[in-house]
Amino acid sequence: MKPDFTRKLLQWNKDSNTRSMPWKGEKNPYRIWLSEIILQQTRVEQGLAYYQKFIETFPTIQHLADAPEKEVFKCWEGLGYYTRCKNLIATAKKVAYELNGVFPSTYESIKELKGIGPYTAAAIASFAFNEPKAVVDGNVQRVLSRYFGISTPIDTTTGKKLYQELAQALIDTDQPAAYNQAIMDFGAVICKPQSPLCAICVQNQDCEAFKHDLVKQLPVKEKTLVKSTRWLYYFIIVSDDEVYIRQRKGKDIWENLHEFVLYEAEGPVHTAFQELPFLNGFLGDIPFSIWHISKMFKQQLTHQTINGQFITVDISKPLPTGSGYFQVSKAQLSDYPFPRFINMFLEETASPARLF
DNA sequence: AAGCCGGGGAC
DNA sequence: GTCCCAGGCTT
Repeated sequence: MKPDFTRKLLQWNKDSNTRSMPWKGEKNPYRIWLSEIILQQTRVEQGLAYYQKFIETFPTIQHLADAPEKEVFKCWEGLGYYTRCKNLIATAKKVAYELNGVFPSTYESIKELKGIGPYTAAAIASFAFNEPKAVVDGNVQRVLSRYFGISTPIDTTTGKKLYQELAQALIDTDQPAAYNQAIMDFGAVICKPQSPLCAICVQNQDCEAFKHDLVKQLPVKEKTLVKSTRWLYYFIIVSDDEVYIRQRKGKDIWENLHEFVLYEAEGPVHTAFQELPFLNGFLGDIPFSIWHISKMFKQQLTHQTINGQFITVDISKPLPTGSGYFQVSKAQLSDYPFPRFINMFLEETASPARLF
């Protein structure tokens, strides 16, 4: 006997769900995996073009595993949460080189792979292998929180466990793929975060939040976002036709992406050249001349506000080795993945070539 | 358990 | 501006 919720959800899915996505109904685990990694904390509309590009560039997991890391990151450029890309590469190599190219086929074995947690493992296991494992993403938490009137915060250990168990109890074990797809579509199309379509919702008579006018208050989130502001001053050090860049390392934003010579200040630089001591120290006794100072750029990230300027500096002889940066010709610059913040400058500058 | 990781779209 | 998105990893 199916729960009423499940029955009505599947009925809605059959009758009214017109949501269409390229990976819907997909059975190839590589494609499912790829789409799920791209869509982690990412809207479908934003991830779609990236999915298409990845499938085109890397038709199989073997292609992905064999590709140079830089090329894969270049495909991921601009999508954010770059650890996903690093884990994507690691898992592709694992499957291609250690598992004979065969994607693991059970929830438990899939979850062992890097970058795959409970949600993604359940998605792949159900979509590709028909394993009755319920997915719990932001959509599912919202739908269940409202339908059952649950105010347990979704971002706590207790909440996560509760929603996982509830979802598992509701899944249609005869058609887990259809059920998992349906509840996420339902959350995205009907039970939306803002302005949900309660008036036309087939579940509204049974929905606790709707009955008690709690829709706007559910689900509950406990943690509040802490934001910080940073000031990044990038020196575009030009020597002949070459410019200096490096790959970002360490646990910070934009890990593995590239950048110019960075001076990070504690706060806004008030005078025009408060950052000059850094430049003098960095260049040592190499003569330089400043060619251009950009406007102040600003970018709002989820948890940080980035401010910064780009200062183009011409030097007469190359940097000594050991600076931590390497030379790239301006023509090769676009081969390297950069954060959006830097691309904002590169794209907006009317004639970037003039700066180099 | 808490903190951190991007970028974009809707409001 | 705020919220949140087909979350997961590190500490």
